[in-house]
Amino acid sequence: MNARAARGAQSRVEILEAAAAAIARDGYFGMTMRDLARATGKGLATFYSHFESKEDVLFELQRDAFDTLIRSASEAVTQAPDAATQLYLFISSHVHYVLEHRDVMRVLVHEAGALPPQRRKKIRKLKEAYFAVARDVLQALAREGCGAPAASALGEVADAELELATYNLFGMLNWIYSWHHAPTHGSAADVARSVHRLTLCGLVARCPDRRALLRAETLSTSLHRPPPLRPPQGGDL
Amino acid sequence: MNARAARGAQSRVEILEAAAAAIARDGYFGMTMRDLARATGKGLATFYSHFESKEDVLFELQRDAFDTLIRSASEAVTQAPDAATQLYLFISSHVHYVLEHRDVMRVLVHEAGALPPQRRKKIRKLKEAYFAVARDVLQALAREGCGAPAASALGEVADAELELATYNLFGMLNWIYSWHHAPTHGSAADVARSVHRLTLCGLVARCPDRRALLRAETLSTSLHRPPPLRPPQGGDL
DNA sequence: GTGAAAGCCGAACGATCGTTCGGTCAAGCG
DNA sequence: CGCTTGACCGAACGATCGTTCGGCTTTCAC
Repeated sequence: MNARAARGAQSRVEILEAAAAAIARDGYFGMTMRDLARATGKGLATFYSHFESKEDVLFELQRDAFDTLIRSASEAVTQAPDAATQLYLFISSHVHYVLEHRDVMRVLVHEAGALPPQRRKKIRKLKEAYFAVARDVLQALAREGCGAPAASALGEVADAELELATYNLFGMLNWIYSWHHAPTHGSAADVARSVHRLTLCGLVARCPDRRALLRAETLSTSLHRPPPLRPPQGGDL
Repeated sequence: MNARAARGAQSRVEILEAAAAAIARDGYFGMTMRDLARATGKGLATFYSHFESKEDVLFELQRDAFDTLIRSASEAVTQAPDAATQLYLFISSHVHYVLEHRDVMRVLVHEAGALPPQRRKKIRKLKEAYFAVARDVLQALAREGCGAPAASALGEVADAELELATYNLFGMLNWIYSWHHAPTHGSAADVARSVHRLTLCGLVARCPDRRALLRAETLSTSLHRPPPLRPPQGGDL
């Protein structure tokens, strides 16, 4: 029963990848099962021995993706010695995922609302877990005051501002798929640095905290081996 | 021929508003003309005396929206004395639009690719014009060095980094529609301040430039009367 | 008042959608 | 090696899609 399951799993992954590309191009309602058939070279009725329905494909696609994102981010964050480096590693992990699975990322951002309420809630739970990882990092960062000995009055960050900052961080991260073009915009590290700088010290700040940037970004290159990003081992949510 | 045209224009706006709500909920392919009929209380065939096709509705919706955004942003930017204030007014203009036309904003972000190539290019031209407004402001900001007398080595910003920063700014702005909830996240000014701060000086920077923040944000409250945001006067692109 | 024009709608058309059925075929376990 | 199991597919079903047709009603210019 081993070789059997392996082939089945591989077929499943192929279908999900083709579905991600098709949904990314036409949207969930715009993609037809016939498109998926043409893209995979399989017959139309084949998918229904792997998935219960078209909606099932979308759901498992999103669930797998968030599983991978959460696991990759959690591993990255635990490797860092300070909050600024944690932030960089979180961003780097996310950017790597986006550039390697652009279609999936587009689906995550666009098609969350296409699921029926029950399954939407399951995905939302995953999304909140991922959000929490980032918020905790930003919270630690605000408390540490960017590694400076003591936070000045200007450096204090209210809880509400922190939540807004987290949303804004995800805004930057969730938009990358739509504009990044490797030849003109550079590697994942270049993008990650830009997001990290804006989040940490903005575009033009000239201050002692700016040194923490270089420290975090250079330090992380030695810590952050390219994440494996393999699909999650199965298991119901 | 005046009262006639006025009623026609009002009907057109009502249809576009209902279409924005419907497309925001179900996506462009998910919205049906029958949904639109139910939402407006009109018959199914009525829309084809106002628009040539379903696609036409989407196109004009996006065109009107970008016209409004560009005009509102251009007006806001010209009112500011320095780059930091220009940035705040641009952000504020955008945030106001998002919070008042959340459905439209969602359509702009999600359904750009649903148009055929020719019309997609027209929308893209508008998008690039809007992008250019923001990039010019950030460029001026990088050159001015946040109002400080001279830019230090740390304050210099390369062109490539500037473009990435612009994309990241739009990432924050284009994500707001998906999370903002007035009772918990405050007014448009609160959101605009958060985005402005991250873009300018980041989350935790403690430096002289931070003073430019307060100056720009307080100054702008006297300059920035709530933008009119009325629909654009017609006229072919 | 009157004629032309425009908004409006019920009904229907062809196309295409997600899904199912019945059966073929190859592969892997006992 | 035989047999079961599951991947696979052609064909078809009912539903629903965007769009059109023909005619009815309203309304503004003259």
